[in-house]
Amino acid sequence: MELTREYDPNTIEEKWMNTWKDSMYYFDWDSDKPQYIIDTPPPYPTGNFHIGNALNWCYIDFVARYKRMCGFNVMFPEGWDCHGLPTEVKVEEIHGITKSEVSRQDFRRMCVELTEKNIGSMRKTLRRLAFSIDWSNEYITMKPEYFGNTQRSFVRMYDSGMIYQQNHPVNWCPRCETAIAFAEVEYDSRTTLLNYMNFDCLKIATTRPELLAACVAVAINPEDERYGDKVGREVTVPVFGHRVKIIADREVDPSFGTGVVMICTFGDKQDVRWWAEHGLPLRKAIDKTGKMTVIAGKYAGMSSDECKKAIIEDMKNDGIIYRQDELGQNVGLCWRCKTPIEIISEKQWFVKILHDEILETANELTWVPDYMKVRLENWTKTMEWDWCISRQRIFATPIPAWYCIECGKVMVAKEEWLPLDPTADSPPEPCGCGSTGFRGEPDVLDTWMDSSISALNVAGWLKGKEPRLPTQLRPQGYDIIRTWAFYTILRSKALTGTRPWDTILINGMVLGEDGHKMSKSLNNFVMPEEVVKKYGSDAFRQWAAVGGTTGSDIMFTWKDVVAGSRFMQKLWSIVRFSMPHISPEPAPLKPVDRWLLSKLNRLVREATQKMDEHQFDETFKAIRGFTWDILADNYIELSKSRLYGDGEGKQAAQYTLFLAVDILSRLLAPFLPYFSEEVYSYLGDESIHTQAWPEVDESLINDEAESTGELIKEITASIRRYKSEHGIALNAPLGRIEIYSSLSDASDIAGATNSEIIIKNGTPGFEQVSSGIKPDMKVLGKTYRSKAKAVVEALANADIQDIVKQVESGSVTLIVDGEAITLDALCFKVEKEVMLEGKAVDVLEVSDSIIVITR
RNA sequence: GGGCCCGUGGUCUAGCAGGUUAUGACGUCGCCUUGACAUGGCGGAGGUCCUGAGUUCGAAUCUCAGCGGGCCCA
Repeated sequence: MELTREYDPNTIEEKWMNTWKDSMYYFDWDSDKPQYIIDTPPPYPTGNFHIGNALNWCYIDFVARYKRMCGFNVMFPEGWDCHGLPTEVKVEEIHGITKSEVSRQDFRRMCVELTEKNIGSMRKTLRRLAFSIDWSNEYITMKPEYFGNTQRSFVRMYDSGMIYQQNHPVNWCPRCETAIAFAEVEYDSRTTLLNYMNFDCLKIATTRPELLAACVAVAINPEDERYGDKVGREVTVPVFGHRVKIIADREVDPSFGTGVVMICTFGDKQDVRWWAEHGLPLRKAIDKTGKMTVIAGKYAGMSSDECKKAIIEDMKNDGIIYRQDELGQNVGLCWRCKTPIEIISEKQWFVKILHDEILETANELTWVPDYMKVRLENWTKTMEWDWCISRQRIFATPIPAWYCIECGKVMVAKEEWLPLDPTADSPPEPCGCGSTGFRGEPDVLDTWMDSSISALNVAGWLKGKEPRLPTQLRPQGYDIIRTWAFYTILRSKALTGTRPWDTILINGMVLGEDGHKMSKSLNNFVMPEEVVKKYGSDAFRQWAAVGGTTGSDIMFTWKDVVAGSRFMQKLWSIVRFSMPHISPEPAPLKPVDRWLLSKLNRLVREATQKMDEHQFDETFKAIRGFTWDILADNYIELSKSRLYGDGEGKQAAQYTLFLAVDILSRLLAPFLPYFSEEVYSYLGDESIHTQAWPEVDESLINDEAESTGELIKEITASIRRYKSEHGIALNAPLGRIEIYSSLSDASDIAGATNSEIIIKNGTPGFEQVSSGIKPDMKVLGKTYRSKAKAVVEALANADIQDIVKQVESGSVTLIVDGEAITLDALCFKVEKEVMLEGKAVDVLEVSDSIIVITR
């Protein structure tokens, strides 16, 4: 059959996309094969599957396809992490409403509709990129069957004491009017003023004078001699006049400001620590909307910013503030709206963090790359508060709890009542006090409560199956180590007592062509669909494979994609050439065939090892190097004369070529699913994606075969180079070529150079002259250490011919630092040169072989 | 503020349990249409391996310091 001259990715890719059956990739719950379950990160359904996701999914698909070929029962599920503020904001925008203008149920319905639409378009991209997803195990977190399990997990952890409700300081976004977790706080360097102010008997410095009303103590360092006598006494807070204690604490930095710190509830995390440690009272100056409370007196009702300006003005006028210095500080911001966060004390739901358990579990996992583990460890060690899981939003999993209208007690739902929405459903049982009047909990759960049970969900937890935990792989970006990885470990241990996965595979971020992280605002944004349209998905996948080491950031560049599509064209040309020539019938091999097969099996060995280590770039580069350099540029050129001819060795070349094409198509299958399928369709009747990964045939790996083949290759290349340098057409025959070498079969050299080859033993009638001598530092340095340098100097001053003679005798005596030293000849390398005697021939040298060419 | 990673020809990068011609790709220059491929083949030019100090006979590779860059904490 005749293949087209050019490889047309889009036609071929769409053909296979429409032919493949989803069932090829279904996980078999009853299989005897070893399981390989992947805990795919459920993406947020924005409607666009961005390039960062695509990189992540390429890694997953490389692994999934590879493992399937290796005989594993693989599950590559797809989930959708639906809940969250971005969708709420989008819905408000689309419908021109605010969420308070419609009922909770209506608002949720609008969010669900938008999400379903977005999921639909993202599914298309996933298919076009040829991800071998198991669609029979898809999950959508906003569906009752999923969020019911989120609620069950809540109930179970509540019952076991891992979840509790408490008044506790939380990070609060006054604009979004919701509590947020530390994972949602980002920081920005800003400049602010450090205000020095007079208290009645002390001077203090603070950046937050607007919190003066919330001042509950002042602190000094116990070592600070300036204030030694003040500890334990009281001081009057200016403007507001209340009396607060003076306490001592080692955490106070005497060199900062006046060495006296005002403790407020709450200015920052340190205030919370001191407040808890010293049992201080709570004075709440800022409310949920960021406005000053009644205790702020005349400033009540102002925003904290307005209050700050006003109070500074007043205190300056009254001489309370006597100095202001500029100060750089890091402000905590809401990740979503960039509003500076406040710390306020609110009744919220929390999940207990068991630091040691998380650290221990992190140690049970294989981290790829290993250094990523420290990110989780460092984060875990700095967690001071428990995880606040309640949010004041709507589109999220409802917290299944009510408050009794009579006695105020909280009632958490029983598992069998779930799923439910407490703002719409009432509990089927009365309160312990007998009352049946309840108020549903309006707060909802942090979205991470949904996604942190993804591993349990895909393993069949609460689905009437014995959960298959741990799963085998968690693939994800390093940006969500401290959220998704952290929470998943926590929840898996809390709910099942097991680690969620065996291995965690980390991918880097995608950078734009300008070297910065890809983002719409930087205008360096590229959508996967755009790349696929131009070069096909296999070319895109190659960029993902070779763009960088696993775990490192990877730059998107069009030239990498172009290089990918060129490689496929090269492969296509190889296949196009091979198809009429290949044969699965074995035959006695020629040296060049044995060389190729040795290299091929070495490639299989390396590829297998690198795939097991998740080093996709190294795997693919090895395959590409073999294909382009060894197979195309050398083997095919060398075997062509046999393939086109009809003589001895034809069958061997046909067989060798068959093995190469067959094995290459398998090795490429995880990376280039469409291309490899197309190629394999000429070799067999089944899909390449149901075939086995090639096994190494150790009997074919042979150093001698390789060095012989290498020599033939090098000799041929040198003759080609010779022709090129002399302006001789590559297929033009040369008059006569004599090769002085240990080679026994030079037929392929003859074929490839289109010239007669005569193999001779010994050396030609030319004189070989030793022209120089070099120290072999590897030997010399190791043996003579500090004297090595002096030996090299002595060698430089010695008579070359004399040393050469000595080397031949086995040892060399040199005068080093006035002392005669005898060294082993192995410390030196003699350089030789072939001398011509004015003959009308050209001489080439390839390692130990000499080629004499008569034009 | 905390943390992680990285500085190698014009660009991107391999090498980094130390050993003297530093890998490959893209670009660039020259030559070549040979029966798979000009989206190709062959050949060349191009590098203070960020800086400084240290360890060592020997450092791109190890140690320390500094400078610079990137990213995460969405």
